[in-house]
Amino acid sequence: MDKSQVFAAAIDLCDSLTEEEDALTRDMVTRLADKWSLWTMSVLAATGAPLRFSRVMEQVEGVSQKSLTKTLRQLERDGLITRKIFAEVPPRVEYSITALGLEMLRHVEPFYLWVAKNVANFQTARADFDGR
Amino acid sequence: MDKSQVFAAAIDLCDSLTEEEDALTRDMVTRLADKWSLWTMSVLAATGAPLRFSRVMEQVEGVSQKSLTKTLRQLERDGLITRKIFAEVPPRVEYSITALGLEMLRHVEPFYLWVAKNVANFQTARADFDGR
DNA sequence: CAGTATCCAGATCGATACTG
DNA sequence: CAGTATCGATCTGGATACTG
Repeated sequence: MDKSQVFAAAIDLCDSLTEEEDALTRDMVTRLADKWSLWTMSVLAATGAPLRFSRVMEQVEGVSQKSLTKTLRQLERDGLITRKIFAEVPPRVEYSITALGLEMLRHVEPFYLWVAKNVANFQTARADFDGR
Repeated sequence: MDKSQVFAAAIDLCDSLTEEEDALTRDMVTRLADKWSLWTMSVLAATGAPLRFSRVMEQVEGVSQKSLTKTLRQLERDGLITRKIFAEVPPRVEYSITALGLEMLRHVEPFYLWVAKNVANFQTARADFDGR
C-alpha cells in the first residue's frame, strides 16, 4: 500500500482553495469538535420534525442556555439548521435540520463509527504510552 | 427519505459506550479539529517515510515549536504516529504515521472532501445570514 | 537539534441574573 | 418562552528565552 496516496486527494483539493475557502473549510471541520454542535444536529435529525428551543435543550443534556443559543446560531449561519420564529405570546421558535445538515451528518457518520469502534485501540495505546 | 435514520447508527453506538469510552470518542473527534493535528498527520502520511522534528515543522507552515511538540505528543499517545529517538549528538528524532493513523485519515477524508467541495454552499449561507 | 519553561492574549463555556 | 448580559474559571495557542 502506498502511504503517500492516503489523504492525497484532500491535500490536492486543499491546495486548490483560496485562503478564504481554506479558512472556511477549517471552520467547518472545527465545528465538529465543539462540544455541542454534532449532538444538537443529531437531535434535530433524529426527531425529524421542528423542535422548540426548550425541547432541544432537554435532549441535549447538560448544555447551558447560553451555549445552546450560540451553537444554534452558528449552525443556522452555516445553513445546517433553520430557525423559524412565530409572532406569538409567549414566543415560539422552531429549529429544523436542513438538507445540507443531513448531508453533513451522513459524511461524518462513517468516521464517527470508526472512532467508536476503535475506542479499545486508543485506550490500549494510551495505557502503553502512559506506562512507559 | 427518513431523516430519523441519519446518524441513528452513531447515536445507538454512542449509547452503548461506557462514560469513559464516550469521553475518549469525543476526545478523538476533537483531536481532528484542533488546529494542527490533521495537517501534521497528513504531512507524515504524504511523505511516507520517517521525518525529523524540524522537517515536520517546515511542512506544517505556521506552527510554533510548542504547538507542534504538543500535537506530536498527543498523536503519539493515541497511537496515530510513532516517535523514535536516536542517541546521537546532535539529537535526532523521527516521526512516522502508524497503520492506525492511516486508517483514521482514510475515514476522515470523505468528510473533508465533502466539506471542501461544499465550501461555496457555506459561503452563500453565511452571506445570506449576515445580510439579513 | 529538539525540545522545555514562562508569560500572556484571546476564546470557550458554565452559572447566574435579567428581559421582550 | 426564548433569549441577552455579565462574570469568572479554564483552556488554547503564540512569542520568547533557555537547555541537554
